[in-house]
Parts: sequence; structure tokens; C-alpha cells
Amino acid sequence: MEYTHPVSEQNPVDVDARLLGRSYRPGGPEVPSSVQGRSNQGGDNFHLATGNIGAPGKMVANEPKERKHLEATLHEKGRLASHIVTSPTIMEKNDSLPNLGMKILSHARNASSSRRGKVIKLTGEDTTRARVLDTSSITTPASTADSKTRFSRSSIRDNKSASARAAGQGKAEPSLLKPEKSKKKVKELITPLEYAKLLQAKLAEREAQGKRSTKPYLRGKKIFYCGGDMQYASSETRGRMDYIIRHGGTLVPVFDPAEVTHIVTDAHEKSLLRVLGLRKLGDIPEHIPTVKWSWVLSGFGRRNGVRPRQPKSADRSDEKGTTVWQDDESEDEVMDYELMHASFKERLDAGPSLWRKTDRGKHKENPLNLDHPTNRGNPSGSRGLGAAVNGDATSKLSRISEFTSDKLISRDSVVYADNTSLPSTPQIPRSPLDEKAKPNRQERSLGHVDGGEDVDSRICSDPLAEFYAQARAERYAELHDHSVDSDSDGEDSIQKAPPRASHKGEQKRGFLCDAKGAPERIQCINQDVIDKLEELMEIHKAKPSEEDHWRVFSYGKAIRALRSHPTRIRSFEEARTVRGVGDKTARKIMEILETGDLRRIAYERTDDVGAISILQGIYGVGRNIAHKWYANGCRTLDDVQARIGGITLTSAQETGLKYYDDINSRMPRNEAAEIFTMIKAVAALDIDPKLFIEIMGSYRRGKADCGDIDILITRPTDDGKTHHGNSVPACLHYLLTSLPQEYYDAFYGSCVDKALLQKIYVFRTHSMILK
DNA sequence: AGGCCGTACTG
DNA sequence: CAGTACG
DNA sequence: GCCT
Repeated sequence: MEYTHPVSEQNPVDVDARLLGRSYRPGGPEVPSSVQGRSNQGGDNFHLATGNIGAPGKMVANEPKERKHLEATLHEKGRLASHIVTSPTIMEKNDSLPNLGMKILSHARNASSSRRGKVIKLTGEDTTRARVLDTSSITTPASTADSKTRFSRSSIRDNKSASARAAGQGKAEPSLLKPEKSKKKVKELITPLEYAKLLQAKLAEREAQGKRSTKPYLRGKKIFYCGGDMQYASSETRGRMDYIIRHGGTLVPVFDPAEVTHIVTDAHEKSLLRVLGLRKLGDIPEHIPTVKWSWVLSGFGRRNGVRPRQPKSADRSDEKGTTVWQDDESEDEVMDYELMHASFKERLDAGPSLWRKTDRGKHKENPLNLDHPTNRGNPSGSRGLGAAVNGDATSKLSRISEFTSDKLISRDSVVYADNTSLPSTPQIPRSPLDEKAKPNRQERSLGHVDGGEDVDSRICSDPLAEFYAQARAERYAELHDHSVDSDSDGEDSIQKAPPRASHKGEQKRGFLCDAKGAPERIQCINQDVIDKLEELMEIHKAKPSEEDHWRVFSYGKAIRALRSHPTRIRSFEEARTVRGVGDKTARKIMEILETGDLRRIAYERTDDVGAISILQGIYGVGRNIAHKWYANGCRTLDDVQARIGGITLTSAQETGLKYYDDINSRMPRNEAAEIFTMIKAVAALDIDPKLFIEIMGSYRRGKADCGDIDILITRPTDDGKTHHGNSVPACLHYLLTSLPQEYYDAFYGSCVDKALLQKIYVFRTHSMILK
């Protein structure tokens, strides 16, 4: 089968001047496009709608009934979260463009799993139809653009690096005389190398005396620093070297790949290479991250001492590579991922720590061992994050001009990348704890504690943390000021929790993400009942009849309703009050309550159920196919693989089979964060620093684990650029293919043959972010 | 009694 | 185009 | 299965 390279085969999706919003996903915060605000006739800018569903005041009064019904239905189905982030669905002229979705699945569950390969999947999202919107409403809010721009520009490299660069071009750092004086024993002009040696010697001396510097968060890092100043060590260089030493790092004066663990430089490629004695960046060993100074700063003030340190002492020998990484692992926790601070986009891989951390150094062989046809067609960019953006490939693939419709953007903008790729500017040493120390008033009054998990605060904190805060604030305001156009007729169908639900001041509305303090809260009061009903529902899913189909439908509704039922159900009558619970289900509930069991389960659990369920787990195999195959004699995945009964698989099913385990498992939250971090870094560093990329879906909703990674990509249009010319598909493709090998493989395995290019959300404006 | 999602892909 | 699967 |  031919798997065309998405970049070369551009699907003629005309995305110009359109903004396609994803609509709802089950359980997701997204708003069905059909109920999204779509009027605002005056041309107000789209903005984030939080809190109540769909800011009903903005609804078109046209079909209130329909809308209401829809809302109710959706709510019933649990498809609307109590907070809504609109992904504005805006399009022009053509309202029937395919709604495109991008999801990334990645799963690694048990280390025992033989298939650690990850699945990255792009699938079509379920969507409701998009509506045509008044064009004026898609103008990017000026403020948004401004703030975004500011964000990009403000915290860019300061003049220092400019001077360093100048120095790198042969001129001596002009300011170096000054600090000279400040130092008492003027060391004359000293080369960086000498200075480094000096410092190391001093350090050794002090250590011999048993003095240790404070907060040695750089301990174990053997850093080769290159300030770009060749001749004499500039004050900056010396300062930084001092800093490294002071924080426990080891300065390696002469580059020795066997010893160095990190190269830190903001200098130009040329100067660095000269100092390293290498010919090209690619000659830097892969295991040595080459990062900017900001990386060093990134660890400052982070959870020092919080995490128990390994009191190892014997691990400081000159082992290199894996061992060092392993040993340092616990201390790496305090640092940003190197790739976030890569000095050169060509070396975006910037060292293996990210992969090491997730135990993903090597690509596991897939048992089914199917080929990845696409790899053939794409020999260049398939070796992991770095490789895809490496060397020659870079020039061909990575330039912004290929992703945007005009060529105005200057390459220089790339230098902003490291800023946009982080939630907060790396230049400023920061402590997550500090941020946490001063929750704003709204948060507190809502009883929320921003107990960011380790992983999150380390990797990219909550990518939308600031945004959450804002949303909370708005919600808060809304709660205390009902004059806000928060609804009106709209009665918040979502919030229509049982009246009695509001007694203990529980925050009915609120981000799921906020429920961090008590993750176990997922265990609701009627969990036992829910478990049984779910079990029964699963069984019915494996039954062929239409009847069962609708039963499943109903159980689903009932279960969802039950989940949000605040009190323990005690009686048949009480059960009946729950929306979606009828006589039959109520009866079942009572049986469970009384006997702890549900006989119907055993009754329905016929022999075929197990096998059918397994078969249905194959992506692309539903009830009908499963039964068909079952009838043909298939019982297991092996049977399917062996094509027992002469069954045939679609290509999607083949990949579904191939990645069965991955698709059917979820990844821990932090893994999602890691993958997203990579994507984000690539986007900013290598595609377009102005891209706004955020993680959505379950991750954003604060789930402990994720079945996929939903990503929102937008870009401000304040510079007149558009996504014309299929830039987004190409961009997406680039992002995905820049992931490490196993993700890449899986991505192709499951996506390309499913017409990737027709499944991409395209956002044009930069609406709702960073107000 | 009749509806209970909307959409995209497959063949 | 209908059937099928998906989320 | 439930709901209207």
C-alpha cells in the first residue's frame, strides 16, 4: 500500500480564513459547535468562555428550544464539563469542511508489556457541524496578540548573549576590564579555560576542607561551558562559571566527551565548535545535551532538598552515559528538560534525559513485527526528535515559510523559541513553590489548592495554569454576581445538579483539574453500584442485537448520572429519582445494594462475550465485525492475526491489531506531559515560535492518566499570516514526526493510512488565550 | 410507539 | 451510497 | 434500557 508522505501530498483542504473548532468529545470540556456562541453579531472578538455553558447570553436566539434540548442532551450524556472552554467554531463561506481532529495516543503501561511502542494516533474527532460565523468575530483580539507578542519578545535573550556572540566572533569582550578591577587579585586576562581550571581547583580545595556550597542542585552535572568568548573570559563567562561551581556543578575546562554531561552555551555554532574542536554539531555525542544557560537556571530554587537524595558518594566517578544519567536521575528532577533549552535546533534532542526518564531509550520490538511502510518513503526524518530536525532535513522541512502562507517571517524569530516553549520564562529562576505560596483570592475562596504534582510543575507545570486561575476568577465573579450574563433562559442545564446536592458548599462547578487534593474522589459514594452496572454494560456491548445497543446507551446515561449523585442511594425511589434510571435499573440497583451482586451479569455473560470484547478492542472493529469474525472462528487476537476463517482486515484494523495493547491502555499523566513537551518544543524551536500550542483533553482536565493527547494549535494572525496552503497539516505532520522513533512509528502505523490530512483541526485565530 | 449522536471512512 | 465504526 |  502506498503511504504518501503527507507533506508531499497535500490534501487540498482549504483552510484559509477558516477556523474549525473541535466540538465536543465525550466528557470533554469542549463545546459542541452547535451550541457554541456563534452570534455576538457585533463582531466582538471571540474570547474564552468559562464557567457556565456556552455563555448562553451569546446564543443565537434563533432556536432556543433546539439548543436547550441539545444542551440538556449533551449534559445528560456527560459530554459537557462544568467548565467550558470554547474552541470557537468559526468558518467562513464553507461550513461543511471536514472537522479535523488530532489526537495522540501513547501508551506505556506495564513495564511488563512486551509492546512498549507507543501509538500516536490521529483520528477524526466527533464533531457536530460547524456553523458559519460572522467573519468579524474571528479577528484576533488585539490584546491577545499584544500580550502574546510581548511574551515572546520580552524575555528574549538579553544583550549579554549578543555581546557574547560578538565576542565569539573574535572580539574580546569589552566589559571584561571592569570586573577585573572588582576582583581583588586581578588575574590578568584569563581565558575561559584557565578560569574554569582555576575554579575547579578552588573547589577541590574547599571540598577538601569539608565546605560545600549551598544548594548544590547542579551536583553531578559535568558542564562544559562556552560563552563564545574565545580569548578572554568575559565577566559573564566568569560569572556563569562561578555560578555553576557554586551550585554544585563541575566545570570541565577541556571538552572531553567521555566526561562532560552537558554543554552549556549561548554562543554561536561556530564558536562552540571551535572550542569543542569539532567540525559540526552532529559530532557532539548524542548523550551530551547542548543547552542554553537558561537550562542551568531552570533548576534554581526547585524543590531542593525536598526530594530525598541518594546519599551515594561513589557515583561521581567518571562513568559516562547511562550510568551517570541513572545516578543523576533524582537530581535531574529539578531541572527542566534539556530539550526545552536546546542551544541549537539541529540538536533539539539535546541529550537523552527525557527519554531516559521514561525508560524509553530503546525501541521495543513489536511482536507482530509488521513493517512500517511509511518509513521507506521517509528516510530522512525518522530517527527521533533530533534526527527529524537534524542536519539537512532541517533546511528542507523545518522552516516556517513552509508552514505559513508568506515568507515574511524572519528566521531570527526562532531565537524566541526557548521562551515560548516554557510556561514561564526560564531566564528568571523561579520556584514553583513560590507561585504556590500566593494563590489568588479566588482560588482560595473556592477551596482550591493548587497542589501541582511534581511531574507537572517540573515538566511544564500545568500548561494552562495561568489560564485556570483566570477562569476561576471569572467563575468566581460569576458566582457572586448573577447579573453577569451567565445565562437567562439558558438555565444552566449543566449545573442542574440535584437540588439537594448543594448543601455542603461543594463546588459543583469547577475544573476537574482542581480536584487535586482528593484524587480518590473519583470513587463516588455509589461506586459499588456503578461497578456492577458498568460490568453489565460492558457485557451488553458485546451483544449483537439492536436491543443491547440501546441498553448500553441507557446504562451509560444512568451510570454517568449515578456518578454525580451525591448521596448514597438507599431506596428504589431514590434510585428512580436519578435521571436516566428507570424501573429496571432501579431494581438492579436495589439488588446490588441488597445482595452485593447482580445476577443478570452472570446470566448475560455467555461464552462469546469475552472473545467478542477482545475483538472489539481492535481499533476499527465494532460489534458487527467482531461477531462476524467470531462466527468465522476467531476467538483471540492471534486468531485474527492468523486470519482464522479467512477474515480480512482493513488497514486501520491491521494497525489497530498491531498496537492493540497501546491503544487499549492509558498512559500516566506525566507521560502525556512529556510527549507534549517534546511537541511544544519542536513547534516553538523549529517551526514557528508564534505558534500557540496547548494540551487539551483529559490531561488538561487533570486526569491522572490519559488515553490520548489532545493538542490545540493556534497562531495569532496579527502579522497577517494565515494557515493558507495546508500549513497546518504540514506543521502537524512535522510535529508528530519529530517525536522519538517509537512514537513516530506508531504515529504512522495508525495514522497515515487513515488519511491524516483530512483529520486535522485547524485553528486560525488566537482567540481565547492569554487575554 | 418511536427516538435515543454526528461524522468519517470503507468498500 | 450504504454500512460500519468511532468517540 | 429510558424518556416523552
